[in-house]
Amino acid sequence: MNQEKDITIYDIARQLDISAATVSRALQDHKAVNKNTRKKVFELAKQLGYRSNNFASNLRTRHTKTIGVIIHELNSHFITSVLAGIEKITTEAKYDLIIGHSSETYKKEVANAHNFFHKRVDGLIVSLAYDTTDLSHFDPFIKKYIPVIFFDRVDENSPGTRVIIDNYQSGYAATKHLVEQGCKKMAHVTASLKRNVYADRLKGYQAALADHKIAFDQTLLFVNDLSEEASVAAALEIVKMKERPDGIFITNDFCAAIMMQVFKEHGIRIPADIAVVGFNNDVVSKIVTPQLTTINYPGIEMGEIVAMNLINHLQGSININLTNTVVIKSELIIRESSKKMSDL
Amino acid sequence: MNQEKDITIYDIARQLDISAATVSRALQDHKAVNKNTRKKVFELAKQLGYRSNNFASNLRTRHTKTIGVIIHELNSHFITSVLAGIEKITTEAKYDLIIGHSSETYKKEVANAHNFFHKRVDGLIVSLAYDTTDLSHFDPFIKKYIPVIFFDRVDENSPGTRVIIDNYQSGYAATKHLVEQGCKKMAHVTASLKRNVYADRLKGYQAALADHKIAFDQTLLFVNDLSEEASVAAALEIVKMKERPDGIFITNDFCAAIMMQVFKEHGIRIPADIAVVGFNNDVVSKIVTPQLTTINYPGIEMGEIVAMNLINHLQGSININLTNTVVIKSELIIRESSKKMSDL
DNA sequence: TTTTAAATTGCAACCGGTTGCAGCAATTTG
DNA sequence: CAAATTGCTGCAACCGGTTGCAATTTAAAA
Repeated sequence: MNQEKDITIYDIARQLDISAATVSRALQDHKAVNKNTRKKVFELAKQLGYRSNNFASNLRTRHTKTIGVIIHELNSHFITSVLAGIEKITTEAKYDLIIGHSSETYKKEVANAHNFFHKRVDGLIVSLAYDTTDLSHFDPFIKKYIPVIFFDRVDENSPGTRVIIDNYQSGYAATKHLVEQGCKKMAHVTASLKRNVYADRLKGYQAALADHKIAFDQTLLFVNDLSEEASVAAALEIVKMKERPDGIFITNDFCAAIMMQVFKEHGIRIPADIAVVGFNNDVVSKIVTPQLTTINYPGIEMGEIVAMNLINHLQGSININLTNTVVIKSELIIRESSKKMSDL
Repeated sequence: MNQEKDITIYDIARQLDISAATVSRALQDHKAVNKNTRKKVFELAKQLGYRSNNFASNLRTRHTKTIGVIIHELNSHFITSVLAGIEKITTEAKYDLIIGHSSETYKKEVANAHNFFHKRVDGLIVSLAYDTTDLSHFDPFIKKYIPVIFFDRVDENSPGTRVIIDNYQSGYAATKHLVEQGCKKMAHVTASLKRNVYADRLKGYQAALADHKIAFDQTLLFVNDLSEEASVAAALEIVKMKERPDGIFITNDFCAAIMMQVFKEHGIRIPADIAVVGFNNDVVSKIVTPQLTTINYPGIEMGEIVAMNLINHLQGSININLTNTVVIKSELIIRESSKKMSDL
């Protein structure tokens, strides 16, 4: 395994008969270096195929120009959009990104946090896992003044800035839309109410009901983990009901797609018998038949805002710990699955 | 930004009145350290909240215990499965993972490769982007004897080990299945034939046709980028044909789902008028109506095999450059979209 | 009891950039 | 023409582990 030797600033210094210090400064575009010297250094560096050794540099400067991102899952259009937004901003600011996903488990989230702490990221961006309640794995960051910023899945007790969508408003809008389509009895399928996103959507749903003088009915609320099995089970429960709801707001497009399938298998027509609204504007929402009315929220923009906040903090122009919650607008996208009223 | 000072091995050494060298060795479980000393070191380290400084260590040892993974996209069930498999193995071997995705563009693939080279990963795992033809961005790795291993999207000219599925067999099986369902005229929708995966599936398709004495018809071959627009366009072309195919093998579930939608909108029945077979066993394949017959290949297993090969190489037990291609079995999953024949 | 081997530990150089400070030359100001 | 300022460069310490080699202590063998 005989590796070729790496080129170092000492090699460049020797060949140019200057000091390593000058080479280092030249490579950093330090102003106290003569233009000619700088040019010579750059040329030789390129010619020799020099690559700076991050470790040496990080060891000395004590920061890594790296940002860690911990997300609850990879497998959704929304998350990949957010990542794209984050990437755009961090790349411009010349920060590297390392991405860890928790697969929705607290355990892996903790492992990722430890890992990133050990890797000494300069900042951390997090969307909490499904079952995270304890946030103490972020304490080491706080103690070291490493900024942590949460998005989408946040916690009331989390320190620092949070970037979220208006889940309450979205829940309200989805429900109101169903009412406007003539629904009288609307079910809601959601996940653990410990997570802000689901709790707030429920509140919006309830508020919309109240505003339209419809009593909240506990038996129409389904809380599960949004898995395929749970979705099928919830759908079957509804199928079996004597007086079925005529509208349903489901907090996840994938779950909605599965449930629609079960409905259709049992001869329940969508939207005639039951109008369906999903959440996320995932690709599946356009693939199911009929196409699914859903809530869209701008992932790229969210990623950009999150990253911008973090970078600004790192560069000292704002202090993350002072600002708190940024709320991003989302919108209802109306498709066939909920249209009881003709548009004509 | 007053950071607490980090604990170093020197702090531990001082408090225990031993040398830093001994502390370092103790923390590595080096055998030449007295059990008691080792215990004392570990205890104090824990108590002080010591975390080793990777940079110092990497600087000296010249390896990072980090593996880079470059994938063509994140947004698929297959890829996340592969990642899970890779993670499982690398975690066991105490390697860290950094993941970069190229969003199917050569440019970002190159950027990721540079980045990982600079970050000095010990090894690299790659699935090529859609439009990658030139592999020279991996040359720096080769020159430095940093192992690179390709999976799924590979190139004939790539050095070292490749792990792929039996695309030829899969294409053959999908086509043969259509024939067995009574199809006489089968279309094939695929993407750039420069990519091995698509080229091989086409070969399988053609071979199956030949074996069943069906002439290959160039007008039934659609090559596009599998985007939503392209899928719609391809579907419309078929809709407009005077003599439509009675079966179609589409190399991607998402594309298949979109095309099915267009077919349905135009009153073409699936599978009665046209039997459809997709590829990937993505979540959408179970959500579309009717459910989609598709090819499943075991992502987790693939990830494990890839990672295992790389780690074994790094630990010296095998040499990646000698082995070449590992082929993993895939299977046809038959669902409603292709069943022309009754099972009864 | 002396010799030899094994078990521990410390010394000090090393990995490769970074940066405060000093030194020197060139240029500007008084 | 001397003094002050500016421009450019080098010295050397430093970041925090790692490791070959030598030194010392302890245990085992002769």
